[in-house]
Amino acid sequence: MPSPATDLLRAHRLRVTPARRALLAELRAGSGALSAPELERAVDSDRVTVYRTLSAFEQAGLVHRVHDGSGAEKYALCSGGCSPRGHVHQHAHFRCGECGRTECLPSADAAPAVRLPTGYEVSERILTYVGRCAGCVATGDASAQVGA
Amino acid sequence: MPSPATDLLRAHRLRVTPARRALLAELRAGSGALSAPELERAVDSDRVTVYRTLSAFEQAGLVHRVHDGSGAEKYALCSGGCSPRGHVHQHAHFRCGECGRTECLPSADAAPAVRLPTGYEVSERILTYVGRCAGCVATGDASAQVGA
DNA sequence: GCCTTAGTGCAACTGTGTTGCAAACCGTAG
DNA sequence: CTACGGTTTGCAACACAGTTGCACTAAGGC
Repeated sequence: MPSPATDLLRAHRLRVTPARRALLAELRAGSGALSAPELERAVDSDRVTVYRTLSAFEQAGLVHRVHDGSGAEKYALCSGGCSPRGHVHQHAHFRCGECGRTECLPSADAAPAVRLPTGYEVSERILTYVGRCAGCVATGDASAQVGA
Repeated sequence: MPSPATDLLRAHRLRVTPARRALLAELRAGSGALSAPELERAVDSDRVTVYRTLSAFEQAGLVHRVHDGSGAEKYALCSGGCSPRGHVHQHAHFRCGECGRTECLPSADAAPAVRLPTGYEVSERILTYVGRCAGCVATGDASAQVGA
């Protein structure tokens, strides 16, 4: 009886190895987007393996990169509609500036009507909100550290 | 007769030094947002000086950071409304994946109606478009390297 | 012009991400 | 179940962005 991670890997035509199963399990377990260093700490693989595995996952349409404005790239599982031929998510992300966690927001495909200069072509849109998540708002109480 | 850079620095209560004047002139000359390494090459100052100067400028409300999803932070002049007490720009940015240039888009304050989970607080929004600028579209012709 | 404070440069360091190469491993075929 | 070939992995080394500590220098108020 193969684990869900194994199934997912096979479904995406990826080789099943301990490192990949561990990484995928971690991505499935962690809520939200994880950075490569976070994953590296969690799965006991070499840093290089983590990066290369993530690239492979991305190419296979299993995970997508998240630019959350924190400087480090993060990775999250694709929900569906992604394939080796292209990723389709125009959903936004939210990063909590306090706990640092980044999560995907349900896409309301709210493509804003920003007028691009003439002749410009857009291939990707990055929409990230930074603030405080419910948990941090609750513990830190009111607008404690942001305001002043 | 002081240069515009000198005036700007004085207006923001910043000491006028050769390094700062050069950096500011570069930011004014360059169209769009520049990265610290780019500025470093342009102004013949130490890398550290560039970073510290940019931090000072940012605190003074002279420049703002631009997250363009390229990994490196970029900096652009504030257009107005920014002060040491806070930056006010919810405008979007555009990065050309071909020439790498990043520029500010005129803000249409097109805050998309993304529904945040309950209890979340937003303090900043990062909205970046990635694609090809008019210049690169013209020279590279049609959809040359993006499509396939 | 002097003096204090702020800014600069050097060196060294951290953290993220990449590349080359040899050894180990997965999956398929026999 | 064993052998084979192409992947994956790990190590070492590297590249690049950004930061910190400390001594030296320069700006600007007096």
